[in-house]
Amino acid sequence: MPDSPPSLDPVQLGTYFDLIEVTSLLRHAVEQQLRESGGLSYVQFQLLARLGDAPTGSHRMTDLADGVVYSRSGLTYQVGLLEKEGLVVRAPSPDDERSITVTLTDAGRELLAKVLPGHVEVVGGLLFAPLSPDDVRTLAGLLRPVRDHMRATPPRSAVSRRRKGGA
Amino acid sequence: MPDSPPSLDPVQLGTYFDLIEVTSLLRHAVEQQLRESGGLSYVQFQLLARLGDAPTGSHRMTDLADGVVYSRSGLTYQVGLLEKEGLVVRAPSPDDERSITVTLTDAGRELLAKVLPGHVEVVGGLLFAPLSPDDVRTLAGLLRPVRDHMRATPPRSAVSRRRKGGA
DNA sequence: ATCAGTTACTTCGAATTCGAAGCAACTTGG
DNA sequence: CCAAGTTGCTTCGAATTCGAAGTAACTGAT
Repeated sequence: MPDSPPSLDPVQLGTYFDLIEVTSLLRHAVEQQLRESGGLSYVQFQLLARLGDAPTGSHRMTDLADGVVYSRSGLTYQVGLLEKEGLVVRAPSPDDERSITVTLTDAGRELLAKVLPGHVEVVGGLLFAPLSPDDVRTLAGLLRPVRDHMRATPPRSAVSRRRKGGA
Repeated sequence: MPDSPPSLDPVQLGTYFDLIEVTSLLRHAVEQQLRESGGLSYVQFQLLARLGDAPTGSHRMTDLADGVVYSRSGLTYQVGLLEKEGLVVRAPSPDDERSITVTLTDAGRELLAKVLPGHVEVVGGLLFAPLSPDDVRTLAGLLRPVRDHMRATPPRSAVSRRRKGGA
C-alpha cells in the first residue's frame, strides 16, 4: 500500500479535531440529559439501547463490550449496576456454559422508552439541527465505510494474551 | 422553530450511532498508541497539542478545560501530572491574579514532536484511509457548522452556580 | 481421555473522573 | 471604600475505569 502519507494535511487535521470536538460536546450534553431524566450514564444507556434493538432483547457480555467499545471488567461492573436496578437480568448461556446472556427486563424497556425522547431531542438539536436531510445522507455515506474499515482493522496489538512483548 | 421533529428518522439514528462508534474506536486506538509511545493519556496529548498550537505556547486553565471539554477539577489533576513530568509550567497570570497560565516547556515540545508522527499515522490509517481527499473536504464541510452550532448552543442548564434546582 | 491453548467472565488494585464545596481575586453598585 | 455577586482554580470524597491476574469452560490434537 503505497499511499499512507506520513503526515496529515491541514484539512485532515482540522477535520479530525472537529470530529473529536463534536463528539465530545455531544456526549457531554447527552450524558447530562440522561442523568437528569433517568439516572443513567452514557454507557448504561448504550447498553440498554443495544439490548432493546436485539430481536431477543439479549446479548452476550462480550458482544456488548465489543459493541459499545468498553473493557470487559468495566462491562461486568456496569451490568452489575443495571442488574441491581432491575433493568437487566443475567443468565448463563444454554449452549456455552461460560457465556452470560444479558437480557432486558420490562423495567429496563420502560426506562429506555422514558429516556429516549429526550435523548433524541438533544441529539437532534445539537447534531442534526445544522444539517439538511441531504447533508445527513452524505455524512452517513462517509461514516459507514470508516466504521467498517475500523471494525475490520485489527487493533495494533492483536496478541492473544500471551506474547505481549511486542517485537 | 417549526422543524424540530420529535424523533430521529432511521438515517439520522444510524448516522448518530456510527459517529459514536467511529470516534470510540478511534479514541481507543489512539489512546493505546499514545500510551505506548509516550506514556500520555489522550487528554494529556490534547493539552500538549493545544499548547503547542498556541502562538505563545500557553493558555489559561479555564480555556484549556473548555477547549478539550473537560471538568475544571479534572484539568487541575492532569496539569498537575504534566507539571510533575516537567512537560508544562504553571505560573500566575500577570493581569489577572486568579488565573494560572500553563506553558509548554521544551521537554513538552520534544515529547509532543516525538509522539505526533505515530499519532498521525494511526489517525490516517483508521479514519482517513477509506476516504478520498474529496470525501475529507466534504466531511470537513459538514462537521464545521455542527461544531460551531454546538459551541454556540448554551449547555442546557446555563446556570451560574446558584439556582441549581431546575424547575 | 488428557493436555495445551483459547475464550468468557469476574475480582482486584491503582489511576482517573466528576461535582460540590471552599478560597482568593476581580467587578459593580451604593 | 464596602458589600454582594461572579469568576478562576484547587481540594475533597465518591464513583467509575482499566489492565492484570484468576477461574471455569470449550477446542483440538494426540
